[in-house]
Amino acid sequence: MEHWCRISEFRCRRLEFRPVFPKRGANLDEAGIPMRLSQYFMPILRDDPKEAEIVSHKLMLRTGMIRQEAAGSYSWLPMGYKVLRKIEQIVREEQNRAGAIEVLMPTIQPADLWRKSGRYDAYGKEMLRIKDRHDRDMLFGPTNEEMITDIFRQGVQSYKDMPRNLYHIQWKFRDEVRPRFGVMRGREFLMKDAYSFDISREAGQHSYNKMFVSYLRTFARMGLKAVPMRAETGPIGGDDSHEFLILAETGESGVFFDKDFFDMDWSAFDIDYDDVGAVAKVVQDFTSKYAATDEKHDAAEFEKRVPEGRRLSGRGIEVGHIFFFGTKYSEPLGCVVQGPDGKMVTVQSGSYGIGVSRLVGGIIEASHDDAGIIWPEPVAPFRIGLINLKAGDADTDAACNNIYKALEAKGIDVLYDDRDERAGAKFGTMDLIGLPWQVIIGPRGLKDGIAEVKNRKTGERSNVALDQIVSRFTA
RNA sequence: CGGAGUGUAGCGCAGUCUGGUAGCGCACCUGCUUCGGGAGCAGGGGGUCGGAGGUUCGAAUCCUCUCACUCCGACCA
Repeated sequence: MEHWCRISEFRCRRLEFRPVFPKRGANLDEAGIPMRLSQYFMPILRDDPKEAEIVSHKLMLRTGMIRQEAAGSYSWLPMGYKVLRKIEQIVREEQNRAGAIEVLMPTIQPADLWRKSGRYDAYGKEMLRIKDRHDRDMLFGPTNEEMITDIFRQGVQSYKDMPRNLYHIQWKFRDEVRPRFGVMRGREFLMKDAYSFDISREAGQHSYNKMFVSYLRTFARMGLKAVPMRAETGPIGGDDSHEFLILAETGESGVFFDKDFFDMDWSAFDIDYDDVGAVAKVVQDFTSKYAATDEKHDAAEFEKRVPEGRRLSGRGIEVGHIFFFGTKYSEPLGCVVQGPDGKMVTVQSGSYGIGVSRLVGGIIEASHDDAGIIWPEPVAPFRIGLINLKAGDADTDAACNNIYKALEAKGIDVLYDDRDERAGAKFGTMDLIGLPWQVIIGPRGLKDGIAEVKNRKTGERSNVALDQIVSRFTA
């Protein structure tokens, strides 16, 4: 139990962590879709549904983000879907920045492809097998190595067309024996998976390193410090592998790591991805310190390398996993290209996953309090919750409408609680859904021309003149 | 897949042992009074009791079968 206390000290610090990157290119998909709560679909529950065991699952159900349709399978209701899409967009932007190219492969795959790789029989009952009307064997894809390798092989025959990294963000299905913890371990889940193809071992390592750095950036932008840990390559195999874990008491893995991770400069990886040395150095910095999941943990080594005062242990949620395969898959699948000397070369490959839907739950696990969710701004469903304390009062309505329209005009995501509810209910709801900022307008402040601005995370409140509200959020 | 449970109104539950045709809290609707941290009073709507079969004059309740979901274990992004 003792290590929990130690971890929780760091939880506070972790939550203060702020994304350090300028937003190059706004989230065009998601920019400012303001909404009046009286017209929204957000079925709030006052009580915890009994099937939910962990806090993120409870909160997602209570805030009407998701609805369970079957074991491990969920509908994403408007607010949950908005968060999911924001996370997805951050992942997409950082993949693109690292030079990966987006594709989209089908959810349903032909079994033949998997028979060729030998995994059709090997994959076991986790693979959902289906037959089409012609009685052909199909499957709902649990992953896409076979398909992407086939795509790459068909499209590339020469070293001149390399390196390439192709990724997609698509729903996967793994028929888990026992799904649990809501979207953290569903059967159907949204995943980003990328696949790199290189001509040499060294080039392949650089591709791996680029993904490593892009993962640090991706999670940092979501307000998370995801600690990279050397991982078992497991049944997927390969030469090199790291998992990225965020700390949470409900994590599925025990983790042991050096406190230094929290003191490192998490902004130092805003670098040129073509600079092989610089990329390698970041990876070096982040892999030189001790960090391991319980599978790989070596107590003796931990004690040898990390002074007692810096040893941290706790539990973690895996949000990303990267593998370098070498020729493990390309060789049996005959994925070869012609090199500059005319000889055929077996491609070096790697694969890189991020659990997009899992991150929604993971972020809540890492960022909440007794009152509800505390969204990090970059993934919040709305940036501001505007509270009308006296809906129906002409002056209050007018003031709120003005602010709402002004924020809307600036493209700011705002959820306007214009319901005819009591103040307490509105505060409770707003705290529960955890929007980063609350703008509170009532007759009391209105007399003096002010609104109250509250920060959900710190609880800090300040009075702001009505005509300063918009500039407060656009500066 | 082994073990343990649970299915009754949108959510949380009682009623089942001991059969007599369904109830409580929250939520929801109407009215009045309230109104800056989940109000009060009055009135009201909503349930094939997971499903099928059986026993019985009569089944939420007893019997048989079945489906779904949850938890513990093994497994996983």
